[in-house]
Formats: sequence, structure tokens, C-alpha cells
Amino acid sequence: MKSGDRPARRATIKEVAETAGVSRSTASRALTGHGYVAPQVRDRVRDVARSLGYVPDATARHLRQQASRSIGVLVSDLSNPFYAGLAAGISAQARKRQYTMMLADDGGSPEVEVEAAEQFVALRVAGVLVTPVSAEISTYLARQHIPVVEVDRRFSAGACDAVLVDNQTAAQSATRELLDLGHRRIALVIDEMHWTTGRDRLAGYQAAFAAAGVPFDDSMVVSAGWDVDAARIAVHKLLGQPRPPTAVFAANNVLAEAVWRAAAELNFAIPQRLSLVAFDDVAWMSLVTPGVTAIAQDPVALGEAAISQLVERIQAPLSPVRTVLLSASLVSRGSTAPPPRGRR
Amino acid sequence: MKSGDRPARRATIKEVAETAGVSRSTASRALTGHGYVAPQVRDRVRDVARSLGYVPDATARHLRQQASRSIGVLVSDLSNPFYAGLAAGISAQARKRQYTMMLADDGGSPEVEVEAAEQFVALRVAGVLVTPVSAEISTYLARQHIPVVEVDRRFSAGACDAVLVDNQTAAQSATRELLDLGHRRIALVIDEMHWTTGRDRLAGYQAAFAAAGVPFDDSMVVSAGWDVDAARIAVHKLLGQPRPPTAVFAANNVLAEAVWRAAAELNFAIPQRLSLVAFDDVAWMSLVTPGVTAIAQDPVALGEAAISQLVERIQAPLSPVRTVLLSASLVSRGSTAPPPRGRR
DNA sequence: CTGAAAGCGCTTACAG
DNA sequence: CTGAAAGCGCTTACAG
Repeated sequence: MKSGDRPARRATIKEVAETAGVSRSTASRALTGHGYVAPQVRDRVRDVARSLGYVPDATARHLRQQASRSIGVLVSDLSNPFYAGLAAGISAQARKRQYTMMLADDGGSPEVEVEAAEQFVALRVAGVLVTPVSAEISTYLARQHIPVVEVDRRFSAGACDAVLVDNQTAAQSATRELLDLGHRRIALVIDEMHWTTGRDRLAGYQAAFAAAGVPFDDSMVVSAGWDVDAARIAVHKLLGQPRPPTAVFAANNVLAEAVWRAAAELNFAIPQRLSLVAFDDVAWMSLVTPGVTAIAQDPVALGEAAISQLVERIQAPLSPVRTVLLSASLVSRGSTAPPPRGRR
Repeated sequence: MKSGDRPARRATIKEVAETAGVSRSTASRALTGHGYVAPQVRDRVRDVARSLGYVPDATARHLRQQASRSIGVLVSDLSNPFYAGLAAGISAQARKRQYTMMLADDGGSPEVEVEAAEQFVALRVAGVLVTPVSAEISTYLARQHIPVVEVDRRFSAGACDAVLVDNQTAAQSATRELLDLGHRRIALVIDEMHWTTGRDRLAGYQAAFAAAGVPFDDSMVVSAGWDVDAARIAVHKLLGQPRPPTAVFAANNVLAEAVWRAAAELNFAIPQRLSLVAFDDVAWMSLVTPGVTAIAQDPVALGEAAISQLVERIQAPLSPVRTVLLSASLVSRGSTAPPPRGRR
């Protein structure tokens, strides 16, 4: 070994102890700060550790302590700014609380989701945050005694903690905005209606009609799936009808993009010929002209609340199950207007 | 314990072995598939494991084997679609290769970056992927004998692997596009010029002027930092000059957003009064009108190449250092036009 | 083909 | 105040 070379293997506490002339027990106490060590010994051990570039093996520590400082995070699509923002919020808060984040993107697949959860179990994470795409995930993790918090969507109501957005209230206020402008043919473009997000947004939409005493038309609800291009085609069909809607409520940012593109392609000027409100405010909505009126969810705050709930759960496994509901507010821009004359 | 309840603690290989009536050694061999086990014994052990919901502790396994199956990933800003796409690509490829991803967002801070790297070392990851914000990170990891690949930016040329975009060539072609249209007062709005990304994009911009035999004007290069709002103010100043540029080359997606907003605020119609080309194509650029002509980097492919390089490095620690250069192509949309008459 | 033993790198009661 | 010993959950030469 040339001088200046580092040893090929990483220093262990054994080497630190030997170099400092103490036992591993003492070295451990000096390094962790738990238990008694003579001050001079402590300093000596720490100096040696520093000079050897010693970094304690967290996995060995966790194995011994039977407790880990990492959490698993499972989202549906990192390329979607909503999930990316969520991950950003979680990451920042995890760091503040000294947790490490294991992240997996399941691409919306239940199979991949379960696979990733198994990896998290194998790595003995302290807890898991998941935007679930199936009910299995939470029951599986619960059976493995891993604390889990469902985020954004809820599959196992009452069985585990959840941090959600108040989808129904927000959707109702967005729909009311359009009703108040005089729209009657208001389409809801939505991905699906079985998950809590879809179900509650639909419920809010319907509640707004009921509250306004306006009957509503089933054919105005179109289930457009998850793919932008497939959704664009569905919107083409919707706008191509003999009596197309005068307004559209797009239930998420991907669907809003599909509506935006389809409207441009079919020359439906927004807002003159078509009003648009989106659920989930993302960057492009304030860059286009007119800006898109949207419900802002604050994914970063959602992520922070989720971590906070998970940490509480880790610390108090038996405390009552909790659901946290975050409100979302409507950001008005220029994409809505009264319906064109004679078209309401 | 009520019947149907699971034991509070998770099953270990010891319990699997005892229940199956074999030794831990045999149980291990049966479960991992390494070493000889009688077929019937193997099946029995596996059945028991399944029925106990046994999930081997990966941390204990790695401790014993002195090898891990997780990689650390360190990016600058998950809320930026470029880094989010990068993380998405890495995540997908990591899964395919049976690696788990530990992700940290350093928010562009060198201190946080080093902190996160220390956590990765403590968790004994098999390797690290980083979009570096300082030179320390790679040398630190190298000293700890952790394979590292610098992604997107390079700080330690030649000292560790890197997977980069050919910034200079792409920037040159973008600038040439504007020169060919007849622009002479072409501003470069850039974050900084010390990192490889900034330096190479500047070099490409200058090379285009040189190749066209057009002298270029230092005052057209504005260093606008990382913040959208600060950048917007810088662009306000740029466009407010007596002889403002007729075209802007924005060196990343955040700066392009700043230019877009500033142009709207100052009524610089794009492309009639101001042409715009962006480095880094993100979603909003194809949604606005006119669409923004941009250099498409494909962050997902970048992430995939990075993982692939890291895995090779893990498998062959001593093979020669490699730099992978990905090309990026210009996507023409509607944001460029010849300069206004008499304004070139 | 199987099992006893050692050991990965830690921490922590416990004895002195 | 310190150190020897045990043990977290695994895997793997090695002896039989």
C-alpha cells in the first residue's frame, strides 16, 4: 500500500477501538454518547474515528437495535408533477427528522406496488408512505407490522392512517364556479370513479348540481383513463357531439392537459367557447394563455403531513387510527367565462 | 393472543427452521437456493416460510455478505421536472436490476449534499448516483470506496464516471438556429458558468457565433441564478435596455419560464418581437402558444444510462473511468422567427 | 445431504 | 468508569 492510500476496507468500530486503545464497548459509548465514558477517552476515541474516516454501519446498528431510521415511499408516477412534488415534500421532511427515504415508483401497477412493498419489508423500514393503487398493499404491510399511511387516495378506510385532500369540497366549489357563471352543460372528465379521489371528485361535482337545483346529465361524465393521448381522444369525442358541453371540469392535471390540447385542436377557444377548470394546479397552468383556473392541492404540504403522521404512528403504534384531511383552494385564472349566448 | 392474530414479532429464519424441523443452515440453503438441500426438505421449508409470512431480513443478509442491493441517488430538486424525470428513469431501471433506491433531494445545497452522502455511506449502499453541486461529494465517496457516477454535471473530471448530455453541441445548434434566422442580438440567459452544464452551454453559444463569423457581445450574456423570480427580474432588465435582444437562448427550463413570463409582462410578443429557444424541453413548452422550441434532453434515458454505468462500476471497480455523453436534439416549435425589421 | 460453529458490525445489560 | 460477553438475523465454509 503506497503511503497516502486508504485501506481497501472501511474502518470498523473494532479498528477504532484498537487504535484508541479501548474496548469496542467503550468506543461505542464514546461514539453514540450513550452511557458513561471518561471525557478524555471520549475525545480520543472521536479523534481516532475522524482520522480513520469511520462511518458507523447503520444497518448493523439497526439490526442490533431492531429499529430502523428509514422509511419507504411508494408513488404512482414520478414524471407527474403531483407525485414529484409529493416526493419532494416527503424528502425534505424526512431529512429534518433524520429519516432516510427509500423511494419506488410503481407506475400505477398493483403488482409492482406489492413487489416494492416486499422490498421495503425486507429492508425493515420503520414505516411506509404509499399512494395506493390497490387495497392489498396496506393490509400486507399491516400484517407485517409495518406502520403505513395512505396518501392522496384511501383504500383501507379505518384500517390505517390516511392523509388526504378534501376532494369533495374542492370539486364542489369548482363545479359551483361554473354553475354560477351560467353553465349547465358541464362535463366531468375523470380517470375512474372507484378510487376515493375519483369517487369524491364525482360526488362533489354532483353535490354542486344538487345544491344549485340543476338536474345533471350522466352523459356529461366521461371516464377517460390515465393516458394523455387516450384521454385526448375521449375529449375529441366529447366535444364533437351535436350539443357539446360549454364547460369542462378536468379531474386531474393529466386530463386537464388532454382537454387543453383537444380544445386547441378542435378550435374550441378557451374561455369564449369552452370554460375549463382543473383539479390539481401544476406549473403549465399559469404559463398558458389564458391561465387555467385550478384547484391547488399543495403536494409538498401533503407530503409533509404524511411524514408527520407516519412518525407519530411509528412512535405510538397503538394510538387510534387517524385521517387527516387537507383542504384545497380554487385559484382563479382566465379559463372560465359565461357560456356562449344561446349555448347554455 | 386471539386465534387468527399474528405474532407481534416478525418470523425469523430460526423460527422457520424450527417449525420445519431442520437447522438454520439448511433452512437458509433451502430459501436462498444456494447449496444442497434434499428436494422434499426444500419444499417443506419453503412452505413453512410462506405460511409464517417470512420475509428474510435483507439488512442482516447484506451485513453477512458485505454487499448491498441498494443504491443512493442524490438530486438537486425533485420539483423540477428534469430531476423528477431523472429519478423516474433511475427508479425504473433500478427495479429491473433488483436494486432498491434511496433518494435524497439536496435542494442545491452542498452541505445537505454531503450530509445525504454520509447517510448513504452509513447505510452501506452499493453505489451512488449524484447530480453534484460540489466537487467534495465524489471525492468523499471515492475515499469511502463507494462507486459513484456523476450525472448531468461533472465536477471531478477523470476521477469518476460521468453520464452527461453533450451540452456544447446542443447549445451550438440552438444558437445557430437563431443566427440562421438573421438574429445578431441573441441573449444567453444562464444560471452560472462554472459548472460543466453552464460552461459548456456558454461554449456552444460562443462557438456558434465564431462558426458564423459573427462577433458577439458580452453584455448579452446574463447570469440569472436559480430562482424563477430573481431570473424574471434579470430578464426584465435585459428586455428593458435601449437596444434589447431580438432573441433569447434560455439555458434551462426554469430560466425559460422566467423569460416566458417576463416577455408576457412586457408585451414582447413571441416570436414576432422576441424569439426564444430553451435548453431542456419540459411539458409546458408544448402546451403554450406558440410552443417553445427547445433542446430535448430525455432525462429518463439519462437516468437509465447512469444506472447502467453504476452497475458496471460496481461489478468492475477497477475498470477504466468512463464518460458517457448523450446527445440532445432540437425540437422546433413556434417560438422563433426572423428578427423584426430594422431591429437586427 | 445436513448441522454446529463462526462471524458480518454493531449495542447493551451486566459484572467488576 | 470500563470491558467481556451475548446477541440482533442472517450465510457459509467445514466436518461429518
